Amino acid sequence: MAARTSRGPISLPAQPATHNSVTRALVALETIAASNRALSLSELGELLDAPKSSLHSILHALAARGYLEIDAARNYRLGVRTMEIGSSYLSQITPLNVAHPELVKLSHELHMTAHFAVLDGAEVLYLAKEDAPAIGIRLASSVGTRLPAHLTAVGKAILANIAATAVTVNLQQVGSSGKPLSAQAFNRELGRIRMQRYAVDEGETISAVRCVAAPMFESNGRCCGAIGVSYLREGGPARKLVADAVVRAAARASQQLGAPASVA
Amino acid sequence: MAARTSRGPISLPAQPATHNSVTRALVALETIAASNRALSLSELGELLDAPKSSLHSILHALAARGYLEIDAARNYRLGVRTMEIGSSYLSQITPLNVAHPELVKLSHELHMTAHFAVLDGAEVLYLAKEDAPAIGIRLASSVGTRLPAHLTAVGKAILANIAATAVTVNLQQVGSSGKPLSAQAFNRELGRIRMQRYAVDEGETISAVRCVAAPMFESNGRCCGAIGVSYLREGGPARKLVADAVVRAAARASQQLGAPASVA
DNA sequence: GAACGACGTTCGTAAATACGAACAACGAGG
DNA sequence: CCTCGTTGTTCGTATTTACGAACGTCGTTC
Repeated sequence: MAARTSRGPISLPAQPATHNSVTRALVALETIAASNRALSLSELGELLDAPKSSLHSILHALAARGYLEIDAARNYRLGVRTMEIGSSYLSQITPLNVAHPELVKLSHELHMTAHFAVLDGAEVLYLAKEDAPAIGIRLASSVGTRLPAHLTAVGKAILANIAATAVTVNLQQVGSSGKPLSAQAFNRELGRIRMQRYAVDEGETISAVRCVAAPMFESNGRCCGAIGVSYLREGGPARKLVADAVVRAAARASQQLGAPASVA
Repeated sequence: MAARTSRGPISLPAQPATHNSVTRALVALETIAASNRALSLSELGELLDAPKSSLHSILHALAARGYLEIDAARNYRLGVRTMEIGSSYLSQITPLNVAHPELVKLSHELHMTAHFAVLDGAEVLYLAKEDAPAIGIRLASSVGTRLPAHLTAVGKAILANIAATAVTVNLQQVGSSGKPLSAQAFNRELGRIRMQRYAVDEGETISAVRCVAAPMFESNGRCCGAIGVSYLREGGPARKLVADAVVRAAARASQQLGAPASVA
């Protein structure tokens, strides 16, 4: 048989190599964002595997618009424009803005930290955080944090309420509980979550911390995110009490989005 | 309220037409951010004065990396990646992260809204806002808002402590007070601010609201932003009392940045 | 103080993009 | 049902960008 005996190592996933310059500019932004420090032209050239001369003009185009800042040592860091665009994104996400007052209420009533998160791929992305009042030290904002969806209460609340085919989660990835879940068991849990209208994370991401979350729906009936609260399991109130408050908050937010009563 | 609210195309500042594609991609992001709604390819073509065919590939490059999302009707809105990059920016700004605990303290002690802002061009850009606890309704975050520097307390606190040649403010632009300032009078005010170490805005941006702000300095002695508080003038505490608290907070933050005692 | 090394910048040409026009896919209206 | 108007997509060529190498600059070392 003359057929090919080996597949070439070709398949660079989804990189159509089209529009090099724009993609490179974006990857440069992401690289600098991930590095947590200012990077030099040479460093970026290595990290992006691009010639310095090409990057030179791209980076200056980014800097000219305020997406990068160049310090005295010719190092590149993120510019204020990135923050302005990101801020615009947050202001344009309707579910987030509807959820936010509910987060404030929850954090006051329950004395807990409240979150709003959406699904992005197989991960949840936290878009808002409201700390409990007067709890003392407030950590740096977790807005922008990503976590595997199936390891968090907000993630499971969302996964349970979207089409099963929409996302494939990697069940091998385990939290602090240490045991990988079978697909069967996980689907059973999603079914339970769908019925009781809330999800619980018993320290799968951070042990000793319990998270309780409920899904939010928009006018077309689709799940558009989840509201959740986090608190120390030990000495906290009864789980059902917390869940009721969270479910009510999510339902109020969903109603404001025009969700049909059948889902919210 | 975030970012610019103005409609229409973003003005290109006499750019040397270099690197069209990257610049166009960025302007497209800014245009969508400013529009507060999803835009079609044709709309963007008009707003950017670019042919649809050129934009087509650029927008898809942006979408492929998550900077744009394309809905079912082929309209473009900002994608989650913009928010992640902007979030990274905030986490990388050292003065902001040092100032934030001070904002929390101020908002608790004074029962006022506390801000941190930096200078960008002739405008101040608000990077953090901490509301007074239990004041009831909390407005949408003002993070990302811009205001003319010379019309705000935080702006004047910064302007008074940087090289006079660094920025040229447009004194013709007046606040609610209604009277344009002479350059001489404004410079006198900056001198006074520099001496007393704090600036006051008596309702120049929003009447009935008083803002008091103090500059922050970093290790090289340069002013890197300002901390300010806002409150209703009527019934509020004495101005000097508030100013002392704000100045102390800014001084603590500056010390943490390693600022020399001579400035902080 | 001179030489070296590292980095950023400039420049000419190969290669990829941008543009306009033609094509395709809808929806609206007649 | 057909037509028209609009919008998104594709395609071939002119124009722009990208690349590698040479150059200028700065900091360090010997």
